[in-house]
Amino acid sequence: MNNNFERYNPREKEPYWQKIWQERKTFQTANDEKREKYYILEMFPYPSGRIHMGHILNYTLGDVIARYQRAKGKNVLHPMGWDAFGLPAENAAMKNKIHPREWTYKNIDHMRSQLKSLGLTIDWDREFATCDEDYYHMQQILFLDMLEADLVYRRKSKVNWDPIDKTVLANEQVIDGRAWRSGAIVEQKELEQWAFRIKNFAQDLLEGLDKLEKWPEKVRLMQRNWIGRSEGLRILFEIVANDEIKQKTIEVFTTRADTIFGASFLAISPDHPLTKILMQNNQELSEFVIECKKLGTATEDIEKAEKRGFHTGIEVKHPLIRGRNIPIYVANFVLMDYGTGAIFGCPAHDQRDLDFANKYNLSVIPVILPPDESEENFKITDKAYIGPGTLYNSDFLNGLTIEEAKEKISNELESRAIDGKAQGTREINYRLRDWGISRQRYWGCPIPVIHCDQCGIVPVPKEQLPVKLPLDVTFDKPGNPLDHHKSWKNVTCPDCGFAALRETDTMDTFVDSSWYFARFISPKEKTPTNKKLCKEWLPVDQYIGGIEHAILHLLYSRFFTRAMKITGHLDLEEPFDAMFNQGMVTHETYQDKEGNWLSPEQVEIKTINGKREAFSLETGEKVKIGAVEKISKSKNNGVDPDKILKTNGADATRWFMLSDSPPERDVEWSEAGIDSANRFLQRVWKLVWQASTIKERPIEKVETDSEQIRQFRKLVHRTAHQVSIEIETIHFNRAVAQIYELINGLSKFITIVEKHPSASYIAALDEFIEYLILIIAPFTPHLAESCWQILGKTGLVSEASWPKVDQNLLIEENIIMPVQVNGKRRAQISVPKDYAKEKIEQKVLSLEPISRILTDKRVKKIIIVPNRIVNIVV
RNA sequence: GCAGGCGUGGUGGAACUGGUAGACACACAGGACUUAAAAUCCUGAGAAGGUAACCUUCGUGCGGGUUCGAGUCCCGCCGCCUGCACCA
Repeated sequence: MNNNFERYNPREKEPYWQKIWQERKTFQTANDEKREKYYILEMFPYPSGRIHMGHILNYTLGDVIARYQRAKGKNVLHPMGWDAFGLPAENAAMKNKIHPREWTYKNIDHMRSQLKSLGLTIDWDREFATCDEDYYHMQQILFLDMLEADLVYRRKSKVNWDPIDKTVLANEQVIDGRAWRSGAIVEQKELEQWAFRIKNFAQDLLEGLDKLEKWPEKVRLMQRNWIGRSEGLRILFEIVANDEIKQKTIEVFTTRADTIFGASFLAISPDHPLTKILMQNNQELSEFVIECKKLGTATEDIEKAEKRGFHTGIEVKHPLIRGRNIPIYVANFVLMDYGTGAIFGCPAHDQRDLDFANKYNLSVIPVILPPDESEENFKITDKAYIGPGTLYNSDFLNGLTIEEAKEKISNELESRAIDGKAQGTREINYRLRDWGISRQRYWGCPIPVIHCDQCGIVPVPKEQLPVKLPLDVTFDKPGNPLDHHKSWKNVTCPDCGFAALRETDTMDTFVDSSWYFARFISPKEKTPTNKKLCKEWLPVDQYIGGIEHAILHLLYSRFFTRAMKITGHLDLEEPFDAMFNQGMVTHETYQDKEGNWLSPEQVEIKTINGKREAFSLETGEKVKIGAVEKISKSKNNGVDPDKILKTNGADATRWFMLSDSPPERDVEWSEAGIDSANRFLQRVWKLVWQASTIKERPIEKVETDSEQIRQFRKLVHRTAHQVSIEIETIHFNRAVAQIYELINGLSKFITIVEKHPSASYIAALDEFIEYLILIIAPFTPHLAESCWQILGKTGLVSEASWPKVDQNLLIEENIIMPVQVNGKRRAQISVPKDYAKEKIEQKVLSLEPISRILTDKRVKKIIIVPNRIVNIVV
């Protein structure tokens, strides 16, 4: 140890330790181990080209947990891979004339080296990309097994169609109803497509949520709502005889059968079979339906659009009121995918129905009377009543509650029949739809089937797998390159040997990410999974990723787990035991006079008269400081991770990401914040260096204040204890605050020791500093290794155990209790723990400020919450 | 449109199951060290009022309520964010 202090230099130390970890294979995970397993997984990245701040946050969060669990003695699995199929690679191919494959693997190489510079505890031997032939080969096996188990089927479903480019568009490629490239008004087109039967699992997926106790409540709620179980009644309405149509009845699903007497219209989907029949002889209706389809397929757009209907002129008979006929409308807000694609509208008790009725002058008949209202006074004008109440205007249902009325009307309609068919059938419906996986694109996993005129759909025999993506494709014409590739597409049928066509659709990339967690267990296995090893390693103990995946990705993975159980690839209930959703990384925005967004790098922040102001580095002009927003290209408020890592190093970047903001909330990246992280590193480094030099000084023989040492030891142990809790509950910002308090305390202690370097002080200091380093190691691992080294400890801190906590040191002997008068704090007293109530009472009443306040007041009651608070009520 | 979430000083946030609101950090101000600056260290601080040690009042988006006591629970609003099935 030299005697000249040198600042900590992450640029030199970080690559040094990363190399040592790599050489010693510190983070490689063995499959056969006696120790308890811990599988931590962060959502794998899409290889867009470079990592962004969100990735740094995501992987840092996981790495802290991985390092902590490792220190706790667990056998930790922490793998990394690439969600490598998808649209951006094809966009890049069109724009830059680079093959999607080349683009993707180049991006992966770059991003891998970026991630490595973060010092993560990844077992890189297990890495794979979903576009690796080996991975999609295994996925094709899964697909064929699912096909055999009848978990996959063909169905017609709608796509966004660009009539100019003659190509299918993703929702994000549709902007305000127009195609992003050609500008054409998008149409809906029906195609024969593959779908997974996720709906079969609706009930199981719903019930399974109850057991996922370590998932955020809000995610479970979102999934519950997404699955959308509803109990209702399927009602058969009799169509008033009409020459145009042959069918006699129409089916409607409702959850509000109790409001049947308030029904004033029926609305059917533009995709309803009846609509299609009526369109044949009705030009106007055809135009209306075409108009509806111009909204594209996104549910959001359809529901945001103005509610419109088309009066068909067809009527149905009210099932209970003789002589009352109800008109049928075709309405743009009725979805064919849900229920029967037809609803009855009761305007008085549904806002959307009311808006519709008011627009088309349909009658509004209230049938539910709110508690405290009278029949004469209760009116519905433009606000529907959806609360509780009793039935009226409803014949034999009058006076009943909503629940009773549902029951009675269901019984009634069940007992009636039209043409021998029950008029009412109780039914459970789910909002969840089957998962359409067909994509008319090149860069995805090929669906391994062949279409034969003779034999129909023929699975590609497993020994012929993988169906490889052909490399010789071009992107100069619109549409799916696979569809244009003649030699790839034209094959012989494996069954009959005659000419046949290969399926040219590829799979949704959500399929790839639905089972990668299981592949990490044995990434080189010749079957998709190794069931025995999966049994040992799964479920994932902690999964971490963005909240934007709260519904789809997580639900699909849960579905896959079930599908893989049926097909014999997994024996598992749920894939992810605990889930954590981190927030986004945000940054301030800057805008110049012309309204151009300036990047943080083009701006200098100064403080003028105590106010923060921003100036353009280029022109020197004042720049407006805007809101803190999610880092995005459009607002130009991104910061370059490469630059940040280069100037500050991994540890400071990690530390800043974890400071301040609770990880489930958004993290605001700021230049001031990263400076403070750097300062923290230097403070720790200096503290450790000081401690190591004190050891070399001659020992002074002085009395040591052992009580003082005990107080500091309590701080050290309390911090170790608290930080454990904070890491286990993913409250890293709280852990950071605790660590700051620890180094503030140790700074004080070291000045004491410097004054009087006695043997017992020095021993205590050495003990405390060792704790400090072990505590910070999961957060700033490189710095911790360097500190470990100058202290002359053996081995790596990455391999050391988490510090032992002496429980006796956690007990507080004295408690400071606030004393309130009428709920307002007026004083405080220090009492021993579990001090008798009577004694506290005595003490409190004689307390100076209290007795003064209590003169001329009468004490009504004294509330004493043991070890907490005293409240005097006057 | 539907569903879910969030809102606390100048700023990020802390406050376990209702019990001292503002821990910790940033920014700021003052001081020490320095020829000077940077770095570092020390001190101060929610707001308003009382010259003041000290004290009083107000204060967790807004308006009500429950309670001895509410940032926390309940009801009604406002604002912002996320997802919506072909972006990943």
